[in-house]
Formats: sequence, C-alpha cells, structure tokens
Amino acid sequence: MGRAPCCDKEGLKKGPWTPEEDQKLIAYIQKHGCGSWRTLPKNAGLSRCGKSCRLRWTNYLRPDIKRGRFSFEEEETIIQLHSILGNKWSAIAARLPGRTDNEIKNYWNTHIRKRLLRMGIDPVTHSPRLDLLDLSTLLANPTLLINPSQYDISSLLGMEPLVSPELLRLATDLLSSQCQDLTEHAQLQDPIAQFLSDSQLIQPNGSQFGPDGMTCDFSESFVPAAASNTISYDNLEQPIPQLVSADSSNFYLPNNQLNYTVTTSVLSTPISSPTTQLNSSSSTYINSSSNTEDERDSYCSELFEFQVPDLLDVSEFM
DNA sequence: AAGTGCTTCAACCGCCTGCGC
DNA sequence: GGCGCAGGCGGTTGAAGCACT
Repeated sequence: MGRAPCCDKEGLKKGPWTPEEDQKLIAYIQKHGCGSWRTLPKNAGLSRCGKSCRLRWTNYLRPDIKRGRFSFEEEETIIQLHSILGNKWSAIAARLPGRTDNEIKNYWNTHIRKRLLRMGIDPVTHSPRLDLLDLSTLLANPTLLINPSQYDISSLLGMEPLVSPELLRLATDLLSSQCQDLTEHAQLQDPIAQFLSDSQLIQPNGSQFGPDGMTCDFSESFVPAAASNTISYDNLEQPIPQLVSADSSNFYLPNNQLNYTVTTSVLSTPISSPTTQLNSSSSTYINSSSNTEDERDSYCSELFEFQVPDLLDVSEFM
C-alpha cells in the first residue's frame, strides 16, 4: 500500500479544471508568481492540491507553451534525443522550446512509438528489429538483411505495414548467417551514441560562436574522452562546414555531413582509426568546451546543437 | 441513429531527489 | 546521518472525442 494521494487527505477537488479555476490560477500567478505550490491553492482560493496546480500551470496554462501539431523537425529532434536520453522527457522537453514533458511523452506514446514499430525500429533501443519490420520496408531496404546497422530512419518514413511471418523468418535466418554476433554489433553502436550524448571533452580549437554567420573550426582534434574512456574520438577531420544559423543553443550545419575518425577500445578489441562518415539530418547534442581546462569545465554544462547523423555505418568495425 | 472500439491527452499516482532542520 | 517535506519526474489512467459498422 503506497502513500495516500495528497488530494485525498483533505478532500480536495480532482479531475478536469474548469475555466473559473484556470482564471483563478492564472490571476494569482500573474500577481504573485509561482512560488510555494503548497500554499498557492489556499491563497488563490482553489480547492486543489499544490501538485495539481503546478501540473495545470506547467502543462497547460503557462503562457510560453506552444500548442498544436509537432513539426517534422520537432519530431525528428524528439526521436534523436530519445535515442540518446531514453524516456527522460523533461530533458527532451528542455531542448524543445514551448513543449512540455507531458506533451512530448504523450506524443511519443501515441504517434512516434507506433510509427517506429511499423518501420521495424525498436522504440526503446532505436535499432532495427526484423521481427518488427514490415515486408515492404524489407524489400525497399535489402541491405538490412546484410547489415542491419545500415538503416536510415528517414528512408523508412512513410512505409505502410505489411507483415508476412514466413518472410520475416526467412529474413531472420538470412541475417543470422550474415551476422554472427548481433550483441556485439549492438554494443558497437552504443558507445558512439554515448559519445554523441556526453562527449565532455570535445575541443573545438579556434571555434567561434556568434549570432550570425557562425563558424566552427574543428580542424584540430577532439580531446580524448574522459578517464573512464571506453571509447575515445580524436581528430575530427576537415571540413566542418560553416554554421549558417544559430541562437544561444542551436546550430545547424548546412550539408548534414560530419566526418570524424574514431578510435575505440570497445569490447576489449582495440580498433584503430577507422573513418566513419556520418550522414543525414537529425540532431543531437555535443558539449562545447574551450581551450583551457578551467574554461572547458565551465562550458561542460552548456549544450550546442548540431545537425548530426542518424545513419551510422559501423560496418567497417565488423 | 445507436452501439462499439479505438485514439488522444489532460490529469493523477507514486516514487525519487534535494534541501532544510 | 536521519527525518520530513516540497517539488519534479515518468508511468498510467480514464473521460472525451472520433471512426467505423
């Protein structure tokens, strides 16, 4: 038996909010700000618990909330961030101005998740799963049978489901003969996603960030990742194209291409400097850092968004 | 028009974390 | 360090609306 719900304790009202309640809450917060949620309902003349008020405000009444359908860009951002952050809805929401964690969570569960499943992509791992994949997608992307790492979410968009258990079994058999150790394969992908999400020691030497005509020169090297260092990335190869638009936290690369060299010791099998080309147009986050360690530390919490790949070819590692 | 099943999303629940004492 | 509280978070629920028969 868990803790009794806070609203039950005092017989407070539950359920949908009325326009009158909304008005009371808005008026109170506009006048006093949203300080103590515990005392707010009483002061605002509401028979609600503070938690309910907070939720109503943050998820619905806040003036900066963007309503309406999610754009394609927003959807793509959600997918990319989810592949890195998992169900950290608040963290994802923090990168989508005007969207709430609740809204993103609902949208994920009602739209994106189902679509990924239809496309044969596991919505948890973001990896292709042949047992989920429909036949038309398989036929349109035969390389999936040879190397399931070579999948491009964008190319899979819009496929209609068409399932044939017999063919899926055949496909799985084919795959098994091509790829002896899928677990190993999956582990190879993960460190790269890990890198993209938390590479804390990327060093963009000579980088310049400004409001317009942004440039970012990564001509030197990535500083190898931290001490725990299961994977390190050095020498981001030229060229990183000029950044064409930006605000304080968003940068967009014009040609959606990023080349870098990967040195990894994953799986206790060192692999030296295979070059991996990353294409496509999804976004993820790379921590910025500056040239000195002190400055770098101060920047580590600051995220910069780039157009980065959702197509990741790790076949060279196999 | 009525019944049924499905989808959506606002709201709730319970757990976790951080903070003050 | 332990405790209690408030706020935050992710998972879940259920009413309302919609689509289909």
